[in-house]
Amino acid sequence: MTHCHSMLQSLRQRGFRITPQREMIIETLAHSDSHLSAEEIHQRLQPRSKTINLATIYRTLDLLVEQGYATRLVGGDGKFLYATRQQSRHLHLICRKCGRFFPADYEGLQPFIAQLKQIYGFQVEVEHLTFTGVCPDCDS
Amino acid sequence: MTHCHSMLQSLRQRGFRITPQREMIIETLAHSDSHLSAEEIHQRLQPRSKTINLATIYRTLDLLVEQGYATRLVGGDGKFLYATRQQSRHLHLICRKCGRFFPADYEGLQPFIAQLKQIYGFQVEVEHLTFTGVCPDCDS
DNA sequence: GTGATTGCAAATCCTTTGCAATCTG
DNA sequence: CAGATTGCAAAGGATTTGCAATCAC
Repeated sequence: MTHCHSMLQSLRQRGFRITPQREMIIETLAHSDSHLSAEEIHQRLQPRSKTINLATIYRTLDLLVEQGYATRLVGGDGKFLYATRQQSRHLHLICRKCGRFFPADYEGLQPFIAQLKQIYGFQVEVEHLTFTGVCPDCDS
Repeated sequence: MTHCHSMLQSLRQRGFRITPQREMIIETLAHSDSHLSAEEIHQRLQPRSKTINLATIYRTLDLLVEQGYATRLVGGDGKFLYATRQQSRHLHLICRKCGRFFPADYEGLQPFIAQLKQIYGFQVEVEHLTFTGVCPDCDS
């Protein structure tokens, strides 16, 4: 609620127009507990708006990423997934078998990231990280 | 040399046929120092064989992954990338700006992976890991 | 009113698939 | 020779783009 409201206000302040479509997309993204594809957002919005277009969703998501409100990452199947920055505050574990996402704390990863910075000069961006593997349910 | 030779022999032993196309593809993959897309392999093979087809390359790569000789991961742009298992023995750092790959040792990551296993029951597969960030050259 | 934003349709890009022709073992 | 593998062309799915109509400010 508060979260998407402030995103909308901030967008308006930067001179972008607040359309019903943008409101719905941002609301959906902000209230989701996981990363969403453009197609998933589209499906969730169908009941509310018959005519909302996938292209509009892609354009809005691109805008949010450009403006720093959201992050775009790549799922294990090569599709793009989106989330607000708040939701990017944790690592994402993707199960290779069932495709589900699991958020995980990344505190314990910080030492290794510091190490990479020190040894290779490479600055890892934690909000883009996804780890692929097998979840407990699929681990037969 | 030895590496791709043993892959070919092993493939033959499993009943697959060794065609010139497969030889070239495997050789290219095994001699590359980084992950390659199907398109990149195609380009590298053009000089040697005018007629080699992208579909053949995709099919061969799929075969190698299925048979466990190679791994397929997803680059930051959503394209699939392939490497032999030997090359998967290190972490890959992808620069978000220039798109280049940097191999990195992942020894220091093991404790964190163990932690994820313990806390979430999630078994990370190290050979699929890619870390996105900014490389030293692009870090302005 | 004016310029930003939308919907629609078409275009791209990457990857997969069907099928007849060709090769490997 | 038989069946696996190839090339070609076409299909598929995800994402992007051009453009006229519409909407927010």
